[in-house]
Amino acid sequence: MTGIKDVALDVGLSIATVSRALRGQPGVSADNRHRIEQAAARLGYVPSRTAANLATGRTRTVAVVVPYVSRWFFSTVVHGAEQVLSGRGYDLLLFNLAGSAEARHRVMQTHQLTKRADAVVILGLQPTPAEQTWLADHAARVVLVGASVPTWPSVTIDDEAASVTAVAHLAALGHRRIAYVGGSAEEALDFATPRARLVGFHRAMSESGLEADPALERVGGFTVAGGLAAGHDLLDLDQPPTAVFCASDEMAIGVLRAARDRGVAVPEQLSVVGIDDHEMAQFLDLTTVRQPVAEQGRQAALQVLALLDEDPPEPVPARHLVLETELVVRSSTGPAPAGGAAYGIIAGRGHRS
Amino acid sequence: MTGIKDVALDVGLSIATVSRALRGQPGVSADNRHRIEQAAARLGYVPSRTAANLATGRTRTVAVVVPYVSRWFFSTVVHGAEQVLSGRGYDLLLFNLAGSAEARHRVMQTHQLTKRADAVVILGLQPTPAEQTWLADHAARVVLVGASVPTWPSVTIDDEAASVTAVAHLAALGHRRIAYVGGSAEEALDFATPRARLVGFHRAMSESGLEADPALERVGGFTVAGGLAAGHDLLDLDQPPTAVFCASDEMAIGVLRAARDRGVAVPEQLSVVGIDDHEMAQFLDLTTVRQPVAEQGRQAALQVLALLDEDPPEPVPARHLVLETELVVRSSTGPAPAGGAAYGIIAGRGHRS
DNA sequence: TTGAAAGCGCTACCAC
DNA sequence: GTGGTAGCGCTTTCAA
Repeated sequence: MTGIKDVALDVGLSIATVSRALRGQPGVSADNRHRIEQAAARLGYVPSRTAANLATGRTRTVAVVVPYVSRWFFSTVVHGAEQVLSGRGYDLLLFNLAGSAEARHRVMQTHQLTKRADAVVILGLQPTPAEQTWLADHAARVVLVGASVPTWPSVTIDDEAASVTAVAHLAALGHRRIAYVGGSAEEALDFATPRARLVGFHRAMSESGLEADPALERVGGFTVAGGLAAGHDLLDLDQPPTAVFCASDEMAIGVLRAARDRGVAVPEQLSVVGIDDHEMAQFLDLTTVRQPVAEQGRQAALQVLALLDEDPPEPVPARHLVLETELVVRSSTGPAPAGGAAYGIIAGRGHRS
Repeated sequence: MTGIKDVALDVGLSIATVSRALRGQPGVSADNRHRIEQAAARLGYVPSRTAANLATGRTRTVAVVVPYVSRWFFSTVVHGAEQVLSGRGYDLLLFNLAGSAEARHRVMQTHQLTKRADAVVILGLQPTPAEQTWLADHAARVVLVGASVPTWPSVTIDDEAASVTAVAHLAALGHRRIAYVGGSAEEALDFATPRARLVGFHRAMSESGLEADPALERVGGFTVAGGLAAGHDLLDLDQPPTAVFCASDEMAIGVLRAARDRGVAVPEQLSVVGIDDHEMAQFLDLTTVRQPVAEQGRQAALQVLALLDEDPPEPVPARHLVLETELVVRSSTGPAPAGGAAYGIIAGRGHRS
């Protein structure tokens, strides 16, 4: 491994000068700077970040903490963040919690984060008070995505508003028995999103003059399989809903499938709305509330750069940035069937094939 | 930040002894070891990996290079790898190429990789000869996923065999005009997979005594949108195929959608097969050739540990591990329509809605 | 079993 | 403009 010393020897200058030249600092004659760059390139010299880190205290690395890397939403946010970060020479250290509380504690409350990265981006998790004070006490630079605390910058969407949009759409179509498929109560403790969406659901229902029937609320775990199970469950009710609002597209896709399984026509007999605008949504004709996903990662990365005095490529807007959502009407929603959901009685049930 | 020195001061022992004790090395009295551990815990000491790295030359970090993080396949492989790596105390540095050749060169042929990580896992990319020699010259430990070279361990599936399985299934159902939707020629240079799957397609066709009609080959870019376009194209042909084999489920999902757009019944008029068993496949009733995805990441991580003399938790099988694939028949495939694809003539075309 | 001290490969301060 | 050098926070001989 050729080091800075080799370059210095090669050009017959001091280590200090080489260091300055290679980092584009002033105080090196143009001629020498040129020779140094040549030599460095010829020798295939690349500075040891580790050593630089130890000397400067900066790692040029940002940690990203994700609940589940393999989920579309999170990997897409990571992608967005990575794009702007790598453009600025920052590397990305990925911590995948995989839903484990143990991993969460290990990652969030040790110096793994603070000693190895200049900043941390936390996706989808609501930091506990303990985590907040720990991170704050250790001078961590933190940016949140999908959650918000006063202390740190954040980028989110208005989850409550997104729910309201979705439900208002259903209400406008005449639906009155609207079911909800969301996260579980435990999840709601850790994740900001499920709770806010549930709150929004209730708010929208009452604003629309409808009653949210507790019997129509289901847990879908934000997965297709969870949505499927919830959907079956709902459709097997004696008085099934005429519409289902799902807190994510993945769950909505599961409900769509459940409807097919039960021979329930969408949207004639059942309307389904999700949130996200998942890449599959348009191919499945799913009506949804679109949120910008990669953009949330991008914006979070910009906040990080600002935090690190890196004057970001674009002006960083608000400290607590709330991105816009937008209703995308496709054909999974339609007018409420006259007389409510009749298929439970008329068409009978049973799997399709 | 409390450092090792603080701990040493606290217990009244030397830095050297503390270092030994904390790393579980022999040569420390049980009593002192205990006191040191207590003190470290009380002071909230966590060693600086950077400093350790500089001193030992090991980073306890592995780099993972991904063509596109946000693609289901890759993020799932990353997830699998992360699980075993984090279990062994390794951190994961993520390099997302996002399809950029410039990024690829920057990542693969600088010391980013070799100086910052003990090993590199490269997903889905066929290393060029230049990259191979560069990495080899710089003593990089490399493990490949979805590609293979003699020099390094790898974990793959038999892509050719997967194609053969899919096509044989279609042929057995009586299909003769079988279309192929895969990657582009340029992609094939960089990615091992598209090429192998195309080769397998051709092999299977001839083995089944069928002729691969070049007019029935399309580029789908491994995305749903690409598959959709290819599907429209194929179905608009004067002599459309009765079956489409797609090199990935995402493209197959696009073709499924194209069929719906054109009012073509699946599987009655058109059979569709993919490869992957994407999480959405079962919900869309897609027949596919399943490959273990997270498992490829897990196995790659085990190879990494073996490379780093970490005696892995499980025995590492072959150096060039080839994981099994399996045909999963669902209802997107069925017997070839008698008399070939007639819908172009009888049913007319036009979008559905 | 313990401690002193020499690095690891840089950066940054201070002289020149 | 340039060079000498003291750290950065550890690990690892080598002696005691």
